[in-house]
Order: sequence, then C-alpha cells, then structure tokens
Amino acid sequence: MTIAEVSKKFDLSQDTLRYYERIGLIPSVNRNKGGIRDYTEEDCKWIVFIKCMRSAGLPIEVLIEYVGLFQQGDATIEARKELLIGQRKQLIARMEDMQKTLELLNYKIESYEQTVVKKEKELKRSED
Amino acid sequence: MTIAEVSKKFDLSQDTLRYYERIGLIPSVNRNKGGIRDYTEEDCKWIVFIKCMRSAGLPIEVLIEYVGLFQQGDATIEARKELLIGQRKQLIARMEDMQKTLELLNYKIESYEQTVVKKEKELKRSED
DNA sequence: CCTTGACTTGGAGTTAACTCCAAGTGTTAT
DNA sequence: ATAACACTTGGAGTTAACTCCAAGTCAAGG
Repeated sequence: MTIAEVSKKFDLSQDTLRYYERIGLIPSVNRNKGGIRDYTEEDCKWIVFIKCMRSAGLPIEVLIEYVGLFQQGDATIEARKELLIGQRKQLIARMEDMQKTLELLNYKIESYEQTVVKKEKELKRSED
Repeated sequence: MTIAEVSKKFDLSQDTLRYYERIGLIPSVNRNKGGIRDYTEEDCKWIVFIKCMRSAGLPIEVLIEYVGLFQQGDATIEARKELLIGQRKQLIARMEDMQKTLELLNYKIESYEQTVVKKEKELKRSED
C-alpha cells in the first residue's frame, strides 16, 4: 500500500504518517525500488494500534518506548507488559475524572433546563 | 483569600491562576487597597468548576466563551445550556474512545501474561 | 527531451496551554 | 529607613503533537 492509500484508509495525513515513522512511533516502513513507502499488513496493524492508543490520549513518548521495546524482541515482554499496565492505570484515572465532569455537566444542564422552564411559566403567567 | 492560599488549596500555580484570569477563564478577581488579589467564595467556585472541566479536557477557548456568556446575564441561559450540551456530547465520545482503548489494553496485557506463563512452563520443562 | 506530479528528506512553523521572567511597586521586619 | 520579600503586569519561552514548506528525486506522458 502507498502512503496515499494508508492516509485515506486510516484518516491520518501523509505528513503525520511520515512523522510517526520518523520519530519511531511505528517501525520503519519498507521502500520499493524507487525509495517509495510500501506499507505491509503488519505496518497497518501498528497504525491501527497507535491510532487507538493516541485517541485515548496515551503520550507519543510512551508509545515510542513501547515500539522500541517491541523491536528488541522477547526479552522485553515483561517490560512491555508493565508499561501497558502503567498506562492502563493512568487511563482509568482520566476516565474517572471525566466521569465526574460528565456528572457535573449533567447536573448543570438539568439546572438550566429548569431555569428555562421557570422562565416560560413566568412568561405564560404574564400573558394572562 | 490571597493567591498563595488559593494556589495551595486548589493545586494550581499562581502563574496559572493569573493566566486564567487574564484570558477570562475566570471572572476578574477583586483587589484590596494595595492592588493585591482577594479571592471570594464565588471566585473559588469558578476555579473548582474550571478545574473540573479542564481535567476532563474541555478546551480553554470554550470555557472562556461560557464564562463570557455567564457574565452577560440571564439572556444567555439558553446559549450556555447548548454549549454545555455540545461539550457533553464530545466528552462522551472521548470516553467511548477511551473505553475501547482500555479494552484493547486489557486484552494485550492478558496476552502478555499468558506469554510469560508459557515461557515459565518451558523453563520448568527444560529443568527436568 | 521536457514537463507534470507524486514522492522523498530535513527542518521550520503552528497551536494550546501553560510557565517563566524582568521590571516595577507595595508591605513588613529590623 | 532600608533591606527582604510578596505581589503586580506584560511579554517571552516551553512542550507536545502535529503541520507545512522548500529543495530535490524519479517515473510517466506528450
């Protein structure tokens, strides 16, 4: 697959794809005779994984470390597991913060709803 | 309350508190005779609210708009409600992304767990 | 053979959200 | 009253994560 196809498929700009590769966020992609990127299935899996992790806010730096560990082979399995466990913990903490905010938003929106209703009632009364 | 007390109480740097005020993220705080900030209860409530919203990733720009609407009085109640509803929608979407990522992380961690177990078994077998 | 157009690289620019700094003023302790 | 210190403002600097750009390469069509 060319970078144009991958870009379209995963909705990531070509610049971002090249950037990700440059900084080691995905393992380096094969080039054809002309030096042009030719993404394999494997490459695409990495992109999906990274995209998923990024969408949840995992920092690029940490993901680069993970990819680096992965490339060092089986000796790093334990380290990779620990890394993911650490990130999971932080992710859960963020989700809890967001849950609290969601509840506050719900409460505020409801309050506004009641204020609006009250205003409408007043309006009706003044029409009588 | 002085800025030092507020800073300690809410774990926000004095710089951040002044920055928030400067950009209109909280309504402007009263000054005493010497021109020094004297935070009221009301100010603190704003800080708590903003801190909560920020912790869930709501952009500063949107919160500035909300504060601006608030200061314009009752005529903006409907607009404020709509703004919060919009943000709630985006928040929920982000939480769903994170939930997916969490599930993937759980799955990966479990896989690593099994790999480790398998390795240990192989090790034991080779000891026999 | 020359142009068009997609691709390459390295590096500069952008945005959000702080974070730090310099220069100046006011308050407090000795 | 003078040094030490907290506070003020406006503006510059920083960081993460892109995003854009310039200069160059290369294959294909007219």
